[in-house]
Amino acid sequence: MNAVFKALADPTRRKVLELLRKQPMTAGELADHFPVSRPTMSAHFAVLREADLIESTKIGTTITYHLKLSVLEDALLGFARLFGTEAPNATANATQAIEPGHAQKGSTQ
Amino acid sequence: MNAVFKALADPTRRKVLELLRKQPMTAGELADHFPVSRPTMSAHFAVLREADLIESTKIGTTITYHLKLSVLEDALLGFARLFGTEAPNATANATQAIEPGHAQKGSTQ
DNA sequence: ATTTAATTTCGATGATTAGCTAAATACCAA
DNA sequence: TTGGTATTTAGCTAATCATCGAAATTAAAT
Repeated sequence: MNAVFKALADPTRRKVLELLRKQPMTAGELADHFPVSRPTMSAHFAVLREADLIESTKIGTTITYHLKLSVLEDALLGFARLFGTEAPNATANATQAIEPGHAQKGSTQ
Repeated sequence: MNAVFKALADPTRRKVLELLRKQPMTAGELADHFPVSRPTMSAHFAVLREADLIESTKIGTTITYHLKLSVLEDALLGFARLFGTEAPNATANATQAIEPGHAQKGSTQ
């Protein structure tokens, strides 16, 4: 969890995650969204990989990254839970909030 | 929001927030929970203050810190919302989840 | 076999950060 | 005023970090 928060501390990396939320992207495509060099972006990817927030698949010479949303959720929720006054269903609610995409439970509204 | 994530990147500071969730505490009491010097703790407090995550009140020579939960919420939720597939009511749910005890929003701190 | 393309690793640099001790500040009590 | 307590500021060091250009790697294309 420390690794996740460390990874989240940099705005470039947060933006990468945000881009990756919409769809998987190659390292080059991602890099095109930022005004820094390829090696710098590669280092950011390494930090995100280290935190287990993204995963890579290689096809030919191209590396595609995709978000591991559940890891992000778990870290955020694990932390958020420390601040809820021990409401047992807090987790379920917040999971809906963060990941309504594939948390398709019968939502309360 | 960047300041908040930067502040959250350090485990000592996260622990401080966690302690402060239970009750306000003085700088000295907080410091007693960590194996680092007072000045170091003071620097951590400064970072948290800078991120607007804590607030201090001074009585005599003693400084009491308390958590500004709503700021923490807003940052976490603002970020989490980026990862929800555009569910507009996600915020309301997660706010409940994180702060079920005192869910009054426009708090006058 | 060469060249080209995508990405990472290497090595260096400047900036930021966490930590320390010592000193300063602010306040209270005697 | 002198002394003591709580906390911060100052000044420093060591470690970590974001960044770069150059070189290495890997695979495809000619």
